[in-house]
Amino acid sequence: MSVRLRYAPSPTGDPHVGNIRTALWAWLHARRHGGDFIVRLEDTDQSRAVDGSLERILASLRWLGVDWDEGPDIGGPHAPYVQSQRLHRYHAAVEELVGGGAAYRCFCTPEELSALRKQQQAEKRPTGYEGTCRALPSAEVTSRIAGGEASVVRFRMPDDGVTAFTDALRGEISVDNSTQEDFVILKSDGFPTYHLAHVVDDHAMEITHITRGEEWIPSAPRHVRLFEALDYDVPELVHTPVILGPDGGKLSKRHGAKSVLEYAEDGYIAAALLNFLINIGWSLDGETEVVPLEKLLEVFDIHDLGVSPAAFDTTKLEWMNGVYLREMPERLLSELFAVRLERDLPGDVARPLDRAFVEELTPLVRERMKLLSELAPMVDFFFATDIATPDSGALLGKRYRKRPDVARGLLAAAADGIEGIEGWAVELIESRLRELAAELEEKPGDLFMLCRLAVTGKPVTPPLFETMEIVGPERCVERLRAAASSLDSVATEA
RNA sequence: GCCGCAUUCGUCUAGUGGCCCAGGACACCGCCCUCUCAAGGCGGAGAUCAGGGGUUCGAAUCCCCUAUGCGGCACCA
Repeated sequence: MSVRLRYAPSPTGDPHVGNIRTALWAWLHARRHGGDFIVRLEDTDQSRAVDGSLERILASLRWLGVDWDEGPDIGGPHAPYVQSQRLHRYHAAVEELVGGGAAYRCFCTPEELSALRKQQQAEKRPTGYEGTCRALPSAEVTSRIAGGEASVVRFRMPDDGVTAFTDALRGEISVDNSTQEDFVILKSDGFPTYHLAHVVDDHAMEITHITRGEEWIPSAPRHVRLFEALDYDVPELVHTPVILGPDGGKLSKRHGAKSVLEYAEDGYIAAALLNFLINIGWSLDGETEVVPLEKLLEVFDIHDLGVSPAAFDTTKLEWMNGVYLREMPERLLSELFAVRLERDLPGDVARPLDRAFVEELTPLVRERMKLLSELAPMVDFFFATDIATPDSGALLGKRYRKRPDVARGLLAAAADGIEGIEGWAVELIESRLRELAAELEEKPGDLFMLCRLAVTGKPVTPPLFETMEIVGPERCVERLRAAASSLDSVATEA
């Protein structure tokens, strides 16, 4: 039988990296084994629903390159893939369970239950439902319902013995039934709880592996009992370790967790984020960090996952993003650059950008950045018609602080020197400036820094001569002269 | 409080009884390359495998206990 895995998010906002990593693993496992990957929306809690969540969830998956065979947007043989549209199925299951005595109606109010909990805590007893409505006569149940009294349906857990199940990563886990309470499967608003809903759906949708965060381990015994009561086979249970924040706490919005879409925004590329996420809790061979998707699709298996919680190391993510940036084919990368620049560059730069021009500067910056968001500030001077010359302090630096006149002279000489170059090209610019440095008995590096500051306005830039070539002779000369004259006042004073 | 899960360099990991006085990667430090910054190359430092007991000729690897961390204990998922 072919493998079927699912991603079953709740529409409570944008998916965060911890959540999406589990989806990624499930997807990879399905694809690697030629199975299906399904997306199902678990919206049984109307009060927590956030508008637009589904779209954002699907957009996050798409951005990462994840595809699905069945889902809320495309349907499939087990449609609908939205739990709020499958209510009758849960009701049918509830009926079956109640009919067979495995579940029962409970009329305890939330107020009564919280009072009970308080009392239990005060008496230092384990908290939990104590079976108040377990043995209500059916006549009473019927009349109270008829009387319009609110009620829920609870599933009856065994009083003694143990419930055991196998976690695919951790092996057998068992709990004493004495620690288990009769839990709610149908809420008073007619919606099922997660426990019931996912059991019904995972069975109906023929899911073979339930993948979810390890915070579900404590309630897994409930699910196992539910599967059995409904006479369903229990799928393989795969509980994924949590991702920790830098401070060791569970990664959450408070602890630096960002949504997938935010990473996109910040200039991470999808393949890098995917690779990085996959590697938290999984490793190809202990040596290889950069694992291409094709390789993952060839070897990934969900049973190879680790089990210990792991911290999310943003620094390493950035490194990996840099690796992907450097490895990307140049055409693709420059296209990415163009799109990003059109978004990030100042408004006075005309759009659309000249693709050929962007392609020219791509090799100059590609290995100097980790994030796409660093791009615009790094190359803005290529696009600006005129740039702000650094103030004299920055322009002179330590080297020329005490001899601004020398700096002014160098700048002017450089302008003159390059102005006459026939056939503007990297090698010619470089040799001309080197000659100049030799003639004037200045260190080449010092002259170059002056030129760099003048032409780009920045102390840190791509290689000078390549940069100058792209900026073009006119603008270079112009900027060098502007820088020289900006020193006039300082030089005279000196 | 009760229950559960986890525990290898700062971080991500390799490792399933001898190849490990523990390997790789990020970060860090040094050197090289060099017009700045990166990238790259080379090298370094960094883990008594949480602690303690066993089992075994032999344990990071198996068992037990303890500690710590995390998670769960809702008509939320």
